[in-house]
Amino acid sequence: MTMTPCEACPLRGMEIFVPFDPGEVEFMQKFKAGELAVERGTTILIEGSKSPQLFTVLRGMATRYKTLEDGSRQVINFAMPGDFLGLQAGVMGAMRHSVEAATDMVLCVFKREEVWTLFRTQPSRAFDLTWISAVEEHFLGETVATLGQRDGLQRVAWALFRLFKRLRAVKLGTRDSVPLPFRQQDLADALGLSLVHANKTLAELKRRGVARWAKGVLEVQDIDTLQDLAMIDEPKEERRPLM
Amino acid sequence: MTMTPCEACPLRGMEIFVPFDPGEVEFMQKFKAGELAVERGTTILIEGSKSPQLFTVLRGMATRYKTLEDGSRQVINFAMPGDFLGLQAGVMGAMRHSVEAATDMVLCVFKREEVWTLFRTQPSRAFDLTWISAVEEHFLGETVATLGQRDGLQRVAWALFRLFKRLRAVKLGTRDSVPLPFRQQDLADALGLSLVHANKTLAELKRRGVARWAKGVLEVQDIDTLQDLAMIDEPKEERRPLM
DNA sequence: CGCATTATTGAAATACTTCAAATACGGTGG
DNA sequence: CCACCGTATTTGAAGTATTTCAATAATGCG
Repeated sequence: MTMTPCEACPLRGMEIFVPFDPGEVEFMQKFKAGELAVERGTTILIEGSKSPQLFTVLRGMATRYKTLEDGSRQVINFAMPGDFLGLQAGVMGAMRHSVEAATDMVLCVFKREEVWTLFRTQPSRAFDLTWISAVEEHFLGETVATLGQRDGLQRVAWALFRLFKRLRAVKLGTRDSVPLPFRQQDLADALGLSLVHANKTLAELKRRGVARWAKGVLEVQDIDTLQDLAMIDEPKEERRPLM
Repeated sequence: MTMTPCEACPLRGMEIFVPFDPGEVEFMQKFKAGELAVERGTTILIEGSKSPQLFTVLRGMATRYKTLEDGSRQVINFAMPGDFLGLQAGVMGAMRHSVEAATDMVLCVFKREEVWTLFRTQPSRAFDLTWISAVEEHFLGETVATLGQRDGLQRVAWALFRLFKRLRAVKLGTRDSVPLPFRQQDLADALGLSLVHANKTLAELKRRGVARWAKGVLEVQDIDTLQDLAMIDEPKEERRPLM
């Protein structure tokens, strides 16, 4: 229950994250307002609200989603350790999507007012904030391309591949499996597929011996085929800054 | 052919853009490396490249797009006056999509190296850069929701509504029509629809007396119905910073 | 153990794609 | 100004991926 010092942050130092400069750790320690533990199912940020807090995910996972007028839900993406939450509220004034914990989570908490301090006194960290936003933008562009151009099988393969790579990059799971604590409905809502079709497509991937996802664990048996099906060429995970 | 002084920028001062603080205009004038006029069809930024230049669109329009392994194209969105191009290359090192001029264009040019100066010496402008990125992220989230959850008619209505509002916000066109210099193929590639289906859906909107798009001009006859069809609730255009 | 949630499966309905061919448009050169 | 050619739009018809409906099976939580 005691707060993790940034010095001992379990994420910092992982290859996927840009290394901290000396002094940045110290600043982040001051910037950090505290730590928040939330239960599965908690809505961390809500569409339309101007949250006074920003977060970095330390442990656990979440879904970012929007709800449309007719009640349908679009999962924008899945948040995992190292992801930064609430930037929209931080700079635009209000969140444009909601964030809900898919597991119990631990979050680093930053105060919104401090963002301005950061821009005034820590240009390198301000730059990183923009960088983070640009990376998000890039991934959303990928998602747009997936929903616009890939068929059902390609979409599911694309999502499983990305999730697997990202989770492995933050040292979760084993060589060929990762925890994936979402429901098929969440994946369907992320990919613009019906639950039924998502289910049948997952079954097809299992049948082909490519990947199987059951009981919150994704096991990838043939990652090359998965990547081929997904039509992904990028070889390695994007390096990004960590807040 | 001579360079527009930022002082006399035709975009600054429009309601859609956040007003400049005193001093910011002066800074931007120094930040501005020049002006670039390009012809229709020119590729301004190319996927994978690390452009040494960033741009603000002064006049004209463009498509931002990605090409997938199988050759299909996803139009990420359409760029219009006031939009900032090249931020990804500016902070992440390389563009993740290409940008092609759909009309002759005039662009303000900024040098990539100067971005760092901006972060060190102009925190308010650095903040705006992040803000711009967050706004883009927001719109891409909307696009993801559109491709994931809306059917053909809703998608087309959504796109026409947004384009119309945005173009009106930068003072193009008349009360009920705007220039829209793209091909139906571009719209289809933006919405993840086949050309044929996009065409038939546009015909349906015309038949219903909602909107008609021909010869590069979009005329909206019934904007309320268009908005209803699109399932959009937001009443007004997002205010954003201008670079 | 029992109840609510999630996953699975089959079958019918449909929105959208693909194929193919005709028409219209816009720019260029004569 | 017209004829021509390449590009863009329009239309019909057949095929298919995906959705919807509906019901059963499995899972996990209290």
